[in-house]
Amino acid sequence: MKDSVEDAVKERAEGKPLGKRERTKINNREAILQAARGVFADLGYGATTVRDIIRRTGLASGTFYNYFRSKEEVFEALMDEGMRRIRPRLRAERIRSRTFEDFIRNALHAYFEYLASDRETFEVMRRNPNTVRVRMETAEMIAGFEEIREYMEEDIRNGTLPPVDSEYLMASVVGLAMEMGDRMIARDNVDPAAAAEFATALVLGGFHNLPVAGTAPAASGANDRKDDGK
Amino acid sequence: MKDSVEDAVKERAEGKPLGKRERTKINNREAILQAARGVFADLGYGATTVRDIIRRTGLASGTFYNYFRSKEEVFEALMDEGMRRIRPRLRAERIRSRTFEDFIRNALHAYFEYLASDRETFEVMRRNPNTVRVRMETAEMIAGFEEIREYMEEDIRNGTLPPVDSEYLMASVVGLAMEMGDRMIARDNVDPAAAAEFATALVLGGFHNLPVAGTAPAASGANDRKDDGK
DNA sequence: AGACAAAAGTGAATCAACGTCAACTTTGAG
DNA sequence: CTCAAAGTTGACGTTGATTCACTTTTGTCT
Repeated sequence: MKDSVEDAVKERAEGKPLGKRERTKINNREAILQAARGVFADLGYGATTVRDIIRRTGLASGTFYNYFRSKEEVFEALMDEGMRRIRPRLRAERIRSRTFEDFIRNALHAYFEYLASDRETFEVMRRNPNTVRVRMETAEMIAGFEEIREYMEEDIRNGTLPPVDSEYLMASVVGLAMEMGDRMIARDNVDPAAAAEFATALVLGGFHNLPVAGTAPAASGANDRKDDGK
Repeated sequence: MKDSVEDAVKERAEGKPLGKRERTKINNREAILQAARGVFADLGYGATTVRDIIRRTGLASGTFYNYFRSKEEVFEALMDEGMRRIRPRLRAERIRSRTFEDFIRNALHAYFEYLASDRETFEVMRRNPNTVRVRMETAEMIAGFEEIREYMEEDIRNGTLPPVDSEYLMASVVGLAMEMGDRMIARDNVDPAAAAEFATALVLGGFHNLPVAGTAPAASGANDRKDDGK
């Protein structure tokens, strides 16, 4: 809520003359997200209340609703944020990878590295007093997964990947990576490289033997995102 | 709430003289679970309230709390129920499977078959007006996963599986199966055999190449990946 | 600088759902 | 038939969600 030095710096750096109003808006939003991260981690998604979150920010309860409509929406924003950080990395790996194998290897490395570096954020999803693991399928997430599937489709077209069921393959890799990621994060010493090696070996060892799909669901309008009115 | 004919039948068959009291207790519990299944499917986990559930049963609100302490606990019971149905099948497959490969193949088949048959229950976990997917890590679930890991450990001991990181391997298979299962269920025509083939090929193709525990490929520079030219 | 309108923040008030409990009903044992 | 125990009921006090009239802050125009 206080204009920070960084704001001024950032502002200058970006050449954007942000007004104070916009700056506090950004700051408040960030403060809420940050607080939410902490509360979710402490109490678990189910147990946290909107008030727990705003209490940590020092803002008034009403202010919360200027930024988010519910705790669900905050959570969604957190997930989106994570996905938005990962996607460009995956895209970069995609670009520098010439074959499907390269891509899988590089992408898995990137994913586990990222996870290890942003541990805090992702612990949100599992942590707690007790047991409810929550995953949110945000637009950003769906798009991210879909992008991966697209890459696979491309590789099928250009021949580095046999014509397998790309939805299943994407789901396999994603499911495997996420579940392994959870375990990795829970370990005492997190070793993303080892996790990546493991996952890579499993996926790459097997993909040649996959049943070839005459059956692949033909991604009707693959890319068109449904506008989720929200 | 009404003593059904089946009750009498079951009672006789089992030789258990259930009193009316016990019968209604069972019936009420079942009614609540059944109602919950429906409500969760209709509204999604997040949006449903305890009262939505009991309303469907015709019982009074207070009665709910004689059976469960919260909606979380009902959900947990539903998950447990699913897991309790699957576990014996997996155990059976385990017994009749002589090698790791057999086990994986048979277990995956069993899992996808089951999922297809009990579609309704598992849609609970994903379904809704909107986007929050909830997974619950119940004791039963953890135990089920752990059991799978045990099997893998055994196979390592008896040599049909190299000494890989069994937690990661279990997590991989579980994550892959669950994520694929979600997709399978969402498809228009559910084909568990195809899904099982796919998953089996992927897992079995790759497990020989997995890094052996303790011997994890010594990523000299964990970060730099082999990137042949480019 | 001063005045004003728009934007954003505030917290008391309202509302919805939770979970409890005293009173009531049903069951089963004697 | 009687009675205590088990179980059900729904009204009630709580807690947290959400709204909104009011205040404060900011940016703009003179």
